[in-house]
Amino acid sequence: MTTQIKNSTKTELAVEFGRSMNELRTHTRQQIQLKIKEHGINITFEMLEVMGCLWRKDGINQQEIANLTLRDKSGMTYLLDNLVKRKLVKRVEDANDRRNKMIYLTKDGHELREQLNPWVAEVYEMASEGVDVHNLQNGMLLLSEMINNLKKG
Amino acid sequence: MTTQIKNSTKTELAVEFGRSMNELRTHTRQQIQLKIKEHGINITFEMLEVMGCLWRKDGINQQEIANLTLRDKSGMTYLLDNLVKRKLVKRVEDANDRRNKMIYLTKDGHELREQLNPWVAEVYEMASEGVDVHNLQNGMLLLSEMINNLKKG
DNA sequence: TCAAATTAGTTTGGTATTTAACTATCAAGT
DNA sequence: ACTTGATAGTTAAATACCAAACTAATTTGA
Repeated sequence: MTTQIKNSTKTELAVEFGRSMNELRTHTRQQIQLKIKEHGINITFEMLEVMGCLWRKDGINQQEIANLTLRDKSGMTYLLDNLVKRKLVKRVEDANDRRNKMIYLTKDGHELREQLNPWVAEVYEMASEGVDVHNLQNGMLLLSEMINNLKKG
Repeated sequence: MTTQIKNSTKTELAVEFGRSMNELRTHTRQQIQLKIKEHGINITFEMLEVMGCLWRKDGINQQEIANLTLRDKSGMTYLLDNLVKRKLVKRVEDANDRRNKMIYLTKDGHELREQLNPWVAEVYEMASEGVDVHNLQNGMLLLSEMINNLKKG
């Protein structure tokens, strides 16, 4: 009986936790889109996530980007079409494995990094202002634990 | 100099934290959609979030639901159209304030709750299995702190 | 009392996401 | 070599999301 009550409370807490995560993501997204807009750049939050992958490592295929950004590969086709239109990346067929299309940053794509990175960092700095690093690390552990729980099931 | 390094590390940690949050949400969503599919119910995760609001409190207007689910009100029009089509809710014009359209659960909408709630709870129980309640509570505090930081800015 | 500001909801246009079916290419094992 | 299976990418259809412009109803305040 006691454990039932405890379990239900914990479950409700987990639901609330999910809600708060969503709220934090929404606010982060809004702040970043605000920065993007303030500087008159024609790019979305989602595209920025893709660019972030390429700024870390240029020249990866679409599937890899889909894995890194937790998206379906079919969505990548569309998202990359839009990035190609904006001349921020280019598709190059891989000669070694012709199934792959390697994505490379263009000159504009490289330049955008210098322009955007400071503003994006600002948002995350704002979010974590006054937060103890250890709390953040514990939070990461908590998330990993829960992610692993769901991966098992 | 030292604080700069520390700050940049913390910022990167915050970015990683954001990534992990996204990953957890993706997995949670997938697990719940799996349950929905297993039981052959014609509803999406997003619709379920709306239904969750109504199960807590029946008879609220669209704007209120939009606030609770952290969505734009324009998206609510569309989402509720789909829920009305599925006969899970109904729109009722508010006589007191004719701008409002109050949303009420139908009989089917009420019944769905009994059917779905146990499965949804299962997913969150799975996610929080073996997790210390105090860690979860600390996680909530961390999220609230970060959300408030962004709200200020 | 009446103009101005506010609020709820809709529409539109552009973007994003997922599932499923499909093509093309490569890899492994017989 | 050939079949089988896996992998990368595309397409189509349905759903979802957000911003901006719009309508209709209400509230405010001089």
